[in-house]
Amino acid sequence: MVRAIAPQEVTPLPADPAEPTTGRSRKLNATSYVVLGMLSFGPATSYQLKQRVGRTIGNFWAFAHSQLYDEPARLAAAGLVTRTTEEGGRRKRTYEITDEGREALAEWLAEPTLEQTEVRDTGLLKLFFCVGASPEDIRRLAAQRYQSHRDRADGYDQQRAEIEEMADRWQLKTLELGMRYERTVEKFWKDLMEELDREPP
Amino acid sequence: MVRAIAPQEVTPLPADPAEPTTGRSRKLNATSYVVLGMLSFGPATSYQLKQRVGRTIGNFWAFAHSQLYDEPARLAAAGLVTRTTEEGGRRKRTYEITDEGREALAEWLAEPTLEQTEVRDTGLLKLFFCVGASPEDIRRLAAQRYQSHRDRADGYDQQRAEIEEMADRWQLKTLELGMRYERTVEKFWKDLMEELDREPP
DNA sequence: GGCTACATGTAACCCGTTACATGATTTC
DNA sequence: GAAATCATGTAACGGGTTACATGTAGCC
Repeated sequence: MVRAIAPQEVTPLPADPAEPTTGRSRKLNATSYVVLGMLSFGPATSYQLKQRVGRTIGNFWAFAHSQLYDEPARLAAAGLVTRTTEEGGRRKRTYEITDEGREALAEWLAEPTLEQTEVRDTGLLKLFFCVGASPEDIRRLAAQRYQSHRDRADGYDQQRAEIEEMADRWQLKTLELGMRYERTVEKFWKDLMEELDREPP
Repeated sequence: MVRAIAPQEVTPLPADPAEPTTGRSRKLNATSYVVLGMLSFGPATSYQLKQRVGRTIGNFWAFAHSQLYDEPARLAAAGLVTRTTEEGGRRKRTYEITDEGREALAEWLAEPTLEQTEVRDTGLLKLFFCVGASPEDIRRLAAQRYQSHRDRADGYDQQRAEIEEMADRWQLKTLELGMRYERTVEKFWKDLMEELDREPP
């Protein structure tokens, strides 16, 4: 449909066997940039990455903790981060972004964003297939989703109060969109509940 | 073909003798229910599934067409759909939901929805990591995202006009949430653009 | 009669999820 | 000092993405 831009993004491979060897072998994905981005705030272990992510973007885009162990390793292989292994104890690994890593991140930030936003909402799927469901099921669905989005929005409100002066401007903006989104969806389900309640049983 | 059946023969053993044994071997995921749901509207080939999905939920939750070829095969192995292979020509396969399939779908619709909604928005990620980016980059990001969400919302408006009397009530509701969501995000980026424009260069 | 868009399928690889496993630290 | 929680990692599997491949229909 609107995919006119797609063919453009097919980066012509080196093709040359005398590969310049500057690394950057595998194409980076969203997970990669999340790790790079978090590391751009300072070195961290995988666990710390997990925490940083969990408190922020993990709210709307979740990552399994194992991803945050795997991905830095891949990035290290590509030379975008370095790994320092602690000597004693559990030999825990701290990752730090390299100049090349920063460059990759900057490129990504500068390049056009073509991907469409994906909203993976099981409740919404269910609503679409509701034809055969009972009214009570729908009512329950609406009630649950309402509660869920309301909780999340409230959580954001609280978070904002806590981080307001330490977080950076764009991070607060991110939070704000998160809130607007949750409030929108919360209201949708509430409206739906009210509509259902106004109906003859 | 050989590959589709292989995983099936590795069916996890009964393990528990008290197991109801009604089949339903592998756990179903969202993709499964999307296929079941679409088939609950009537039999279809994979291509038709692709179309049904593309015009509806594919707008916010995308599926690669290959998934819509693989998944029905899995469901067939589980007895939730049947497959009829056309005799002549390309021997194309039509899938039809079985009673067990309808039952599985109904169970899913009735059961509580625990998953959190995931919003996979690359633009939002970028905003979060913008600290190092130039103001022009941010402006461009906002402009692009604004346009993208605006287009999508407009598309929904048009769609609504087209399908208003043929679509079922809950499907229209789904569309409505889609619209509300897109308008919310559209406005967010617009506000951000205006904020940027009000600033000293 | 060649071109383009539609339709149908397969294969390989990567990565995301889930489960397993265990070491440190606090708590009681 | 046992139990729980935090912290750190690995392995296996399934499935999602991408690319490949080719058939069919309509157009000009």
